[in-house]
Amino acid sequence: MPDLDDSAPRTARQIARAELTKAITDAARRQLAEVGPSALSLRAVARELGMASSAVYRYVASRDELLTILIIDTYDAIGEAAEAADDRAIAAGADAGARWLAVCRAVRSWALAHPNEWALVYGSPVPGYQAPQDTVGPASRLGLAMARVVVDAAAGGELAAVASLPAPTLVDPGVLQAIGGLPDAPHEDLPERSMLLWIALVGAISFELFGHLHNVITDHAVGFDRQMAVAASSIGLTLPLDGA
Amino acid sequence: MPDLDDSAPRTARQIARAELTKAITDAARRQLAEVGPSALSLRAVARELGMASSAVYRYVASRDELLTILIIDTYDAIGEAAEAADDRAIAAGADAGARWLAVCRAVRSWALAHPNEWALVYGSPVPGYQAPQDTVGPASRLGLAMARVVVDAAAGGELAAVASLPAPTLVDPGVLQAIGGLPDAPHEDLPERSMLLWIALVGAISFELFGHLHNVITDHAVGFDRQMAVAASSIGLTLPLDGA
DNA sequence: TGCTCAATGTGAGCAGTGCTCTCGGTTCAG
DNA sequence: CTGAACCGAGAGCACTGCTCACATTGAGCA
Repeated sequence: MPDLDDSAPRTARQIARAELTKAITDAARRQLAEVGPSALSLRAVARELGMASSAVYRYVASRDELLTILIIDTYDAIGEAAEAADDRAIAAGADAGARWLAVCRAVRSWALAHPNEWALVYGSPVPGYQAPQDTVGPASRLGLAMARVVVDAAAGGELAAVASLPAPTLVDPGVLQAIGGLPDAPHEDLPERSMLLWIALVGAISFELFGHLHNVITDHAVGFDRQMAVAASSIGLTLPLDGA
Repeated sequence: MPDLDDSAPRTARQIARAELTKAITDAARRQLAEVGPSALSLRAVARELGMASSAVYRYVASRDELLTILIIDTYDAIGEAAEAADDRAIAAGADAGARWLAVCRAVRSWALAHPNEWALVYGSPVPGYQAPQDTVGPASRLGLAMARVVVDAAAGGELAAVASLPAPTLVDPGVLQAIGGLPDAPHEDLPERSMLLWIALVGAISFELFGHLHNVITDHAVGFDRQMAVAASSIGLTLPLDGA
């Protein structure tokens, strides 16, 4: 494995290598979208690119590494979808509730459009697979986007009072630092309560995507909005639902 | 495929068949617990039983069917763990909050003890796999156990008032019937709000099991309790946490 | 009791997988 | 210009799910 961590490829060989690596990941991405994570085949990727299967191993160490690349891509895409939706809401002058609803809907839309990618990151992990450190950055992007809305809402006094949790926070100090410290008003347990929003968002989408809501709820889109509204109410945030 | 749907096996051959079928599923269960759903191999099961791999197909139509059996088993085991915990809490004279906490903890304990089985049912579905109708009964067992606690809490006046959702309920009529109809007090949107408890329970456990809470929360057991408390508060239910 | 046919077990085989290794050919750097 | 690094191809290994022809066994019937 040659290290071409040097930012810009210089020689023709390095350029070809970069291009071929991209072609491989692109083909893998297409195949992931089509057949899902567990059926993603390195040999099929090689076939699609017209090369021998063994040649792919010059560029990708293993199938797991290829999946890791796609995992990182997916986390990034989800995080970007959330950030973009929030940015649009901010530009439209939305309050915290509207921003939050916009983020939730954007993430759900992304998931519905990319079910296999969603399953890759939020479904069961591949056995024996240990997430490398490279994934934690992109993985936290969605959480940070959500935290931004909550922090803004708290700072802007947009959160109604709710009953507090007992005892000090259990949220990791590194996380607290990433979101700008522990808030004092209206609830110092806000980080922990906000985690429920995260769990509810990802959980509701996964439930819908994985079929657990089949025959349980009639209108998935509206039901999703209302689940998010219920979850948001637990941090004192009110969402502007259509029916309201 | 012979149909021996007739309840009791009569002949020696039918007895042997029933026993071998059980041996196969047992071996598959062991292997599932060891290597996870995606690595479950029909050939390895056959090896463990000392028979030719092709012989297994006399008893199980395909690997997918074997997985379906395990899925049903798992749903049942989770539902039973929840029901048993609730029964114990009731026997101990617990109120709705304590019952609910007991159920949550029991399900989490079961999941921690059987991570691969949990991933099989609540992780990403295997591609191209369509859940047969046989799974919906066992699958709803956990939800019904949870509903029992909520319904009892509502009937016993143990739910505090919370802000209501707009518009009528979206919960499937069949589900409403299964839990004994739509309640009128204190919130007629109780079924929908309760769904958040379900999503939060399964979501929090899956997050922990799949590694998404790594470096996010410090004490998983306590953090779980508190997430459940936050979720429960959205239906006006207060959980008896240790720190309170 | 003997016969017949279905149920059962076996091993070979097909098509596919991830991955390794060797063998040439190409390209880059000193 | 030469040696070394890189690259693609193909064969091959061990594994998978699944099928099929064949032999065996057993259960019910005459």
